[in-house]
Amino acid sequence: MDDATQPKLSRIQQRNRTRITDAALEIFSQHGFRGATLDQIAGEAGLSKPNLLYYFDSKEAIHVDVLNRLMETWLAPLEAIDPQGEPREELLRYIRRKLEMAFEFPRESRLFANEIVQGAPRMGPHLETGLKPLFEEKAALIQSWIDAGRLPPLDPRHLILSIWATTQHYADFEAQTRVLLEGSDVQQSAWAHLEALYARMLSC
Amino acid sequence: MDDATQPKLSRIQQRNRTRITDAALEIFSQHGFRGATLDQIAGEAGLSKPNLLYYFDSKEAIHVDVLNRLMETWLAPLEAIDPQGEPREELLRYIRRKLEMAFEFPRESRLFANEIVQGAPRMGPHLETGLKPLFEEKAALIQSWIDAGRLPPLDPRHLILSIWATTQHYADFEAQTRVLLEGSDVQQSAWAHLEALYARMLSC
DNA sequence: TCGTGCCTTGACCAAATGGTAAAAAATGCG
DNA sequence: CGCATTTTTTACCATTTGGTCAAGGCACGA
Repeated sequence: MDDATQPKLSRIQQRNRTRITDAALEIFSQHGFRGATLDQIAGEAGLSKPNLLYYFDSKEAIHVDVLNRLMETWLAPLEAIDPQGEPREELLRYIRRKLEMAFEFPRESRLFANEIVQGAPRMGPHLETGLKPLFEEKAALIQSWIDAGRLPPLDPRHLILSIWATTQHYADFEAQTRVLLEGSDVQQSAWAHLEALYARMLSC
Repeated sequence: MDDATQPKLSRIQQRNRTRITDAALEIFSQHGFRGATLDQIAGEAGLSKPNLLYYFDSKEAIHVDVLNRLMETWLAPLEAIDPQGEPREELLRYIRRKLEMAFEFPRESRLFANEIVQGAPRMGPHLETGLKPLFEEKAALIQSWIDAGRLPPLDPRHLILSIWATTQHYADFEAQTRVLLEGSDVQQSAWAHLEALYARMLSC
């Protein structure tokens, strides 16, 4: 997009930028933006604090970079819903993939949750430009399936929100579910539950 | 419990403690624990910072107090599920009440979410002693309804988690839903959606 | 009214924290 | 190798912030 300048990152730059964003994901997702310190991130990355600021202009720049990188992978499953596919099958696959990602990338989920819970102070615009168009596109797709009689009538937008809520909950509220569901195979039972919940919703 | 000393708060003490916890709820729910400052809370409360620390030992003490006060109101609807009632009716009433609370007390919801997302560093024990017993009690109640054939087979614990996730989502992720659902009456359409979702789940 | 004890505040402190500057050390290329 | 460029570090700074303290203000019972 604005890569017009072709930054041409050196091997060292690429390696260290990755180290920093990896460390930042770990620290930011645990403590939130204000709760995380550059020293913590530097320690996690195995670099010195001034060295971080050689690669990024500021703490906020790191945070924004991590968030942006995040959104791509985070929205990939939604993008993958195929207009040509069988509606129920597409949606159930989406739900399963979203649940898998909650267990596979809990830090990403929590970082995003942290940002949104606090009012998206550093992501507001990105929600409008990056998230909303895709959301509207897929909601319209589901609506078209309903109109064609291939799904029962329901509100596509609230359906998507419910899917997000129920799947990401296992990552975002893990501290709670770990206490409440201790001992059981959470991912397994969660999928059984969600499959039942949404399969019924999409069939009746 | 440990009120054995009967602190006997004076009128002024009662008034100012309330002011402080009200202000703290506002500030903590917006910025999280680390993101909030005593100066902000003091400003919101209309008191000086040293005066806050006359009433509470530390910033953390304020936070803990607000969280504890919170949990009572937060769990009231769950406690109100009546073992004598009609299962479907009881659960749908619970869901509706929980949704109402998400819109009525979004700050409480977000404060709790903030704490859990970051690993419940100041609430860990309370989850075990305060939350889990009630959770287990109500899960067992729902299981007994299933065993009696009054509800279709489902996992009571994941059901409760789903209800929490879908209702609290409208408070915790309000910054997101405000963008994605702008213009519509969110509470109204959310209830229509959730009623459909769970009514089907509890009937089929 | 007076004085005792509760309440409030201004001034201050030490630690933490985001960020800077300039020198030192690598790195890589001819 | 020689040298310019990139990378890293050491030392440091200004601000923020949780918390303290001693003195002053205020309420209220005797």
